[in-house]
Amino acid sequence: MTTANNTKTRILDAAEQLFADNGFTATSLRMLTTEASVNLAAVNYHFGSKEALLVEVLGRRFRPINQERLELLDFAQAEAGEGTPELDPIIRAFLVPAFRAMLVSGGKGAKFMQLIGRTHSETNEKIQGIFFKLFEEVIQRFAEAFHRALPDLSADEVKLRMHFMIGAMAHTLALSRKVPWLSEKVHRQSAGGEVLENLVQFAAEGMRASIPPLEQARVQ
Amino acid sequence: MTTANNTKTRILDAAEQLFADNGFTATSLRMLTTEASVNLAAVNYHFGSKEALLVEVLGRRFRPINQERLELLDFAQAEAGEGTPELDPIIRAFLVPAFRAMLVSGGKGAKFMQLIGRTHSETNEKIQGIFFKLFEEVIQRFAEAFHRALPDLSADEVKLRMHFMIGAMAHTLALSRKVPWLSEKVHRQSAGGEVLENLVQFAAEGMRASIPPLEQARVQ
DNA sequence: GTATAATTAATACGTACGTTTGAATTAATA
DNA sequence: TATTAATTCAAACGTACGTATTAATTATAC
Repeated sequence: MTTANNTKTRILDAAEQLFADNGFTATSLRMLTTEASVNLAAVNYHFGSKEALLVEVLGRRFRPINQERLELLDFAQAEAGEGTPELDPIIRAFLVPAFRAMLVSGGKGAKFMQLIGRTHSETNEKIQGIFFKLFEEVIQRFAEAFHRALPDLSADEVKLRMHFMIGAMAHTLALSRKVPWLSEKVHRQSAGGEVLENLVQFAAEGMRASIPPLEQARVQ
Repeated sequence: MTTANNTKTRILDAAEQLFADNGFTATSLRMLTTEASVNLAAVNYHFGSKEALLVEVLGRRFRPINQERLELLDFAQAEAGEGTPELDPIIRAFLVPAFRAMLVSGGKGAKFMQLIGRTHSETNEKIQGIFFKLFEEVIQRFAEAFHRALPDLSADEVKLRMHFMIGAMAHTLALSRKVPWLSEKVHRQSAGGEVLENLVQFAAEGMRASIPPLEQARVQ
């Protein structure tokens, strides 16, 4: 074990699991500290408050994921050199670290992906601000990269389609715990395999899609 | 006003708004009934419990959305006749009712879309079961329709890509309240307009994407 | 080994929760 | 209008929450 099995780590692990299963608000510090086999007061001693604990739970996982994303993006851009960067490596740089994170430490990564979906919406504005800050740089860097790879799209359209991709990814990862046939597929190959490949293709073709005609929207 | 401004409706409206803003668990019946200007006991009198109220909040909006989805799908399939149905009308049949629902009754629809994202993950297993049941028929019918329109994909791949589309949609609608430039775009035209058209194109090209090669996944 | 700091532990505090109850009030029925 | 049903209301119940406090314990440093 690379991390000590000390009180702080046990709290973080239990929090990650319980926040993912029950949500932040619905998880009490009493069940959390019982699950972690630590004293009730340990959370406030080590983290200051329940909210600060959540922030650390999120940061612990996302810092390495986002760092890896940026490294893979650097690598892809270095390979492209002066030429127009290809779309696939950019998409992979964004998706692969998240899928890889699902598979680590005996399913704990998958639990965490559930937590992402919750955190996106459940917590209060203050925490959301901290949450979004974790992604600020990644979003910005990838938006620029996508824009260079897709020069026909406006900056807004690039950002919009990035959100489509992020939504597809988050929804898939969050659901992969609950839908049996999907769960099996996500874990089949060494890094998400079939599902990841499908998502890469889906996102690549989706982002490449021609700009829709600005006719009167065909609604009803 | 088509619906009476009675106690039940006021409770449902307040619940929809507050559940979307704060989440189910974090919303207390006291703030809810205060917001709705009804007595605290009214929720338990009219709905039985806080959970039963949530179920009704969800059902009230999704029943018409899903009914419209099926009607539009019927229409698209009738137009196709014996031939292979086109992809776009199927995608539109799924997406348009959800986008339309965002724009009704003075922004209340948008609030509701926020709630969807929360409900997907926040509530307990029992409520999730009820939630998924609301979509069972729609998912099944659309999976069949997509499979006919995309005969080269396996049934699992069709379902997988449907989830990509659903994720992109849900994420976009849930975010549209929080991201100013996105919010503006979603509401610009009569039914989501630009964002909807981008999503339709994105999903159409994504679903049409060629089956990814089953080579060793290129993960690092 | 003793002093000092860091951590863990048990317990209590004040608050807010969902729900229940029974009386007061309003609406419906005949 | 008299009677009954439906609804609203104020109040209280028991429970669980996050946090704070103070003492016991364990680790660290001299």
